[in-house]
Amino acid sequence: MNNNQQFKPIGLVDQISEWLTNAILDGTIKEGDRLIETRLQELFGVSRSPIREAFRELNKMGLVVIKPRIGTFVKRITRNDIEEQFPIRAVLEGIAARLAFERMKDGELDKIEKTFKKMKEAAEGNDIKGYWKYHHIFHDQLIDVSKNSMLIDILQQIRIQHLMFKVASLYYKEDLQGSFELHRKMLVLLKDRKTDPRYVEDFVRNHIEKARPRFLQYIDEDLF
Amino acid sequence: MNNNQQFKPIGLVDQISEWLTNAILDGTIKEGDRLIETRLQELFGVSRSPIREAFRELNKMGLVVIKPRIGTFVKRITRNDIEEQFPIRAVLEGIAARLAFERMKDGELDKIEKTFKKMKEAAEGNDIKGYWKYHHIFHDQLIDVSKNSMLIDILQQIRIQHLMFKVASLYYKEDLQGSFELHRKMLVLLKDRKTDPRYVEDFVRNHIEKARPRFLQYIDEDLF
DNA sequence: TTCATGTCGATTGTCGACAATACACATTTT
DNA sequence: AAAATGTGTATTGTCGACAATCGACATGAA
Repeated sequence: MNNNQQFKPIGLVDQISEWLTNAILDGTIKEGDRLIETRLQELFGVSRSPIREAFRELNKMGLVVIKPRIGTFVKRITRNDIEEQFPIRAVLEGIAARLAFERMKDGELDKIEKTFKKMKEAAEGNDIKGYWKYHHIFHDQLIDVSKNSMLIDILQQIRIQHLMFKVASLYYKEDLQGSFELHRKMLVLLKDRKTDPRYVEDFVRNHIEKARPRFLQYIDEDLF
Repeated sequence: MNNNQQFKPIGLVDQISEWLTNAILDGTIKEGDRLIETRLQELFGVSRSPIREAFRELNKMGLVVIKPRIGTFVKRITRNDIEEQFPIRAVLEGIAARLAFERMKDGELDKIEKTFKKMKEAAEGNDIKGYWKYHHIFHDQLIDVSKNSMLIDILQQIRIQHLMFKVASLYYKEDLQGSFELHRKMLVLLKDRKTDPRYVEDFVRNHIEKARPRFLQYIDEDLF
């Protein structure tokens, strides 16, 4: 049997959600845009039922807002959203990092280290976009290792909204070296079995909280 | 115009989600039960579309699990779920309490104090169920005052799953006085403008974390 | 017995059609 | 002119029907 070609006869709902998610994240569909069921119906050549259910799925991920009897709109990420997210993301990623450190198996650490190597390559080549991508994967992998599914779910929602925020890349544009150095230190901590788990938690939480002021500054300066 | 009769021509989806939520929380529908679209269709006298969308809504709230092409089932809350929730709930409610304290207006404090009075009455009358109910409202109100909508959303999801866990009431059965005393202290802190916000955060976080061991003990002893 | 295969009923996935509603614009009223 | 009212069209909410699929049971083979 041919096993390298992944089976993908998943339901229409998943395919549509995925397509829309990508379109929103890469800017094809802009924030505030209205998603009209009948338009997408033509575009995809399906009926409205799976589209409506895909909307609910996107809503769960925090990518769209559903206004009953009015329509579905791509969420506008505001400065206030970002401000609300930071303290939550900081403590939760901190906890996730500690749990990950406590529960990590060798194979899992290896995988993260591989991602780190990609970050390194991107950083050396000054490849902002690549760095941004692998940086995101790095955190995703760390969060996964925490094996706390509720934490994984919540952080996924918060982080996907972060991705919508294009300004994010500006942060790494200016301080790519700083960010890289920070993650290098993080990896050193993770590899040393003698590290105090609470220190890992603090380190990650602080790393995120420290990014906040500059992040918000970029919002004010560069957007609009 | 007659205004005391609340308008309720909300969509079918909301009505159905609400009905199902209550049925799940009060035990009419038990955990693990399968929710069959065609059955509910007869029960409510509506088509399957709003029912399917209501399922997605319940799924977002963490009350059901949707298995594609198989069916929708009421979530089974396991010991592991509770263990995953505690650290998250503790830090987030802590943050919520601090923010609430920092942003609280007089009217809002009054409302919380009224709820506390109901808790007091229930505690004095040894009315477990009533105490449990107002205790939940107390925390809800405090969380609302934090005005961090993301925090409010996440905590709502976590807390509703907690409600599904019937053992919860056992906790208060044994230690209703202790719980009451704790919330009395909390209210004192909230009323004193000189309290350090960080202390409010610690107090609430510790209060939740302290409950964990006994909570888990009840699970092991009394369930099944 | 134990495992593989076939068949059937119940249930979910998807569709196209109709009903209800919201918004934009035109018309009337003050 | 400004506000209130009427009308039309685009869009969402709901429905009933059909197609695809799953799981239980029956049948047959090792």
